[in-house]
Amino acid sequence: MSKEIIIRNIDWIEKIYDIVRKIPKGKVTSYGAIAEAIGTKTTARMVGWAMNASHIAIPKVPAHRVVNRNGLLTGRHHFATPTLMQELLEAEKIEIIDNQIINFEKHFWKPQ
DNA sequence: TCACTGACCGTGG
DNA sequence: ACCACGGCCAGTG
Repeated sequence: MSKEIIIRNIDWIEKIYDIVRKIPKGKVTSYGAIAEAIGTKTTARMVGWAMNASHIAIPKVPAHRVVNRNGLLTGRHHFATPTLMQELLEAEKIEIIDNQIINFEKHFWKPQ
């Protein structure tokens, strides 16, 4: 029985982290896109939940590059500071006004 | 142990 | 055009 692998629940979570880590600098994606990339088995809500636990993930995942469908920084309150998410995105040349990414479609990156 | 919630999204009325 | 609801999995009270 070497390794029957007790792991099974974190399987899709790891996939989410892996995808998020692949997001190129200066690009962003949405929860729904990630969920779709994994397969419809996991819904976007689970992606958000996984992100919440992303602070314990190693290496750390760039959760600031993940926004909702509207390009709105809905998860900003879960960062160290409410403005940290915007700061990080602006550092990557992404313009944000009122927690809304400008030209969101242009910066959107679809998970492969 | 049961029930609700969560960084969402799509559809229906 | 706006409001309400269901769905998926795990964690928490």
